[in-house]
Amino acid sequence: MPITDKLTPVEWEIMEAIWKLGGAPSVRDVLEHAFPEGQKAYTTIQTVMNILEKKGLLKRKKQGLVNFYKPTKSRDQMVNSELSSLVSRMFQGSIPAFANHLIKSDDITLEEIEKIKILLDAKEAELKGNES
Amino acid sequence: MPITDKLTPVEWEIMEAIWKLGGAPSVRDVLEHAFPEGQKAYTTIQTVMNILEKKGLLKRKKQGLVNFYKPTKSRDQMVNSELSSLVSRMFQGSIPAFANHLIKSDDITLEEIEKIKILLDAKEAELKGNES
DNA sequence: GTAAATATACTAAATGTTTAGTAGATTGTC
DNA sequence: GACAATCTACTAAACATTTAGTATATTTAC
Repeated sequence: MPITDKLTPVEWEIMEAIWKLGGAPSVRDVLEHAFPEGQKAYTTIQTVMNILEKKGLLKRKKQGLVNFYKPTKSRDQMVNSELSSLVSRMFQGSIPAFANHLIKSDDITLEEIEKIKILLDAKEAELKGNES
Repeated sequence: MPITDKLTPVEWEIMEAIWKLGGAPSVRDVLEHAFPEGQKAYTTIQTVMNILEKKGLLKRKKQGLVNFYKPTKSRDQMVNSELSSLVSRMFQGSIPAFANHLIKSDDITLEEIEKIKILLDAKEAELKGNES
C-alpha cells in the first residue's frame, strides 16, 4: 500500500490530533485529547491508527506494553500533496485557475486580499532574488 | 442522503465527463466519451450514475427506453463546495492561510504570481465599488 | 499474590465503493 | 415474426471504511 493513499475523514481527524500532540503519542493520548467526551471508543482509535500505520503514515514503536505512533510526514507535507492532487484534478494543474476560483468566490474580503498580496510580493521578491 | 455528500474518485471522473458532454447524457454517451477504450463496463457506469442520482447530483429522466442524466449542480458549484470544505478542514477556514500554503510551495512561478495579482486587483476594485 | 486497570490483538458487523454479470424488456432489421 | 442489438433493473462479489466488542496479557495497588 503506497504512501500516496488518500486519507479518509476519520483518518484526517486522527492525524490532526497526532500532529497537534507532537512527538509519538499513544492511542490513549489521542483518545483523551481528540475525543475527551468519549465520542469514539478506545478500540476505534486503535483500529484507525493501525490502518494509518499500514498506509505508511504512522510508524509504530512498542515501549513496554504500549505502542507509540509517530507520523512519517509533517502536516505541511500532507497538505501539500493533498492540494496538488486537488489542483491537478480540478484545475488541470493550473494554480492561477485555482486562484481565480478562490478569488471569485464571495467569501473573500478586502482584508484577505491585502494579506494575500503581501504574501505574493514577498514570494515575488524571493523569486527575483534567486534569479540573479 | 444530502446533496453535500462528498464525491469519490470514480464519481468525480464520471461527473467530469457529464459536465464536459453538457446537457443530459445517457450511460452510453458517458461510456463512449470518457472510456472509449472500454476501461469500464457499461453496467459499471450505469451503477455509478444511479448512485449519483441517489446522492442528488444527477436527475434522471426516461425518454422512451433510455435514461438521460442531468447534473443538478454546475462544476463550478461543486468545486466551490469542495474547496470550501477543504479550506475549513485544513486551514480552519482561513483563505490567507490557504493562499500562504500555495504561495510557499515551490511550484509557483513569477508569471503565475502576476496573473493572480491581476485577479486580486480586479476583485478588490469590485469589492470597493460595491462598498460605496 | 490477587484484583483492578489498562493495553494489545483479534474479530466482526454495518455501510459504502467499485466493479460487473444476468435476466428481461424494447427496438430495429431482414 | 424471428434474431440481434441495446437498454434497464436487479443482483452480487470484493474491498475499504467506520465502529466497537471480546479475549488475553501486563502492570499496579493493596
